[in-house]
Amino acid sequence: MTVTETERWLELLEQKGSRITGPRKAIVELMVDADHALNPVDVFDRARVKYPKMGLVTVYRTLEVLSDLGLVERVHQADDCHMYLRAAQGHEHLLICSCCGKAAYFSGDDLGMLIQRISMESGFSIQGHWLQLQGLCQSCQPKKIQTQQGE
Amino acid sequence: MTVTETERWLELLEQKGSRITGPRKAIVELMVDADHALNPVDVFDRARVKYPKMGLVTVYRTLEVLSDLGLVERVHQADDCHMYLRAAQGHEHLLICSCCGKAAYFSGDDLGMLIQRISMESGFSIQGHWLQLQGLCQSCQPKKIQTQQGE
DNA sequence: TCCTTATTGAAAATGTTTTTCATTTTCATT
DNA sequence: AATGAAAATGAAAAACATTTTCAATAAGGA
Repeated sequence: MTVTETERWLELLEQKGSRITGPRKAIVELMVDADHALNPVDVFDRARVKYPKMGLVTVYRTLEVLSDLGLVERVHQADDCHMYLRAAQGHEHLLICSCCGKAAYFSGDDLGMLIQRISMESGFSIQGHWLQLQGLCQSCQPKKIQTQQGE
Repeated sequence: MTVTETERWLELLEQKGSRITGPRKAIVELMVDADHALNPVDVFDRARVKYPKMGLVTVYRTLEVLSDLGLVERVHQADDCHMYLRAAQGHEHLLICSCCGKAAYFSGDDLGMLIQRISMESGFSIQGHWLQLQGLCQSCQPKKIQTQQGE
């Protein structure tokens, strides 16, 4: 599953006319598998394990290429908007742990009625929406209860 | 209405032990009235009209103070997360024009069932959610139709 | 294998935000 | 109104993140 997804990403890169290189392979492999949002330096550190010569500039460039292809997207959190994750597929929304950044997509929201109402009331033509749930993942719940009950 | 809201913000500043100064008054007046999300330089430019000696550093510092008081908050857009707007009151969500940044709050979403379901399925304890509608405001709709039908 | 060209990494440049610090301003106390 | 302690300010410097430049390298079709 993971291997074929990696291959799918690399094929898309190729179809677009880009070359498949060592640095790109390393970054794609890692982003396909990542279950946490990662910032460019995180990606850099992980990619260097696979490809030690990796430069940070290449991380920025590759994330941009993958983002243009719709394979990764930027993750927004209240305090940090510099993280990347594989892109949502279809109509997925993000559930993200505010403690460790662990992320998962979900679907099944139904905002149609709301959007129609707001559209009427505001006069905006609504192009898209953004829904994201913040919480604590199972492994972060105990930590937070111990340290700062409430927050 | 606007005058009293400005006063309310200044009183909150005072209660917190901060001083009311010329630069802060200028920034508060402008943020209370703003119906577009503004980045620090936008705020700087507008504030200098009222208070010409204003420094950009003071804009950063004042936005932080107002943000700590919950009076303004950072606005996130796909490409730009450096804008500020008066904070949502109660359970409001943002509707924002992707062309000009015109912003309005709305309420009346009902995500209770969805959140409960995702909470069960994922094991996350959900602390909050983030809903935002993107669209074109009435004055930007004609522009976009002329220039780039679709986008 | 060769050759063209995209890609790379290092360094420099750019742009944004934060820190430092001497000066100025606020405002409670005279 | 004058004073003085402390907070706030603006300019400059520093720190930080991201982008650009450019010579060297590597990919992949011929």
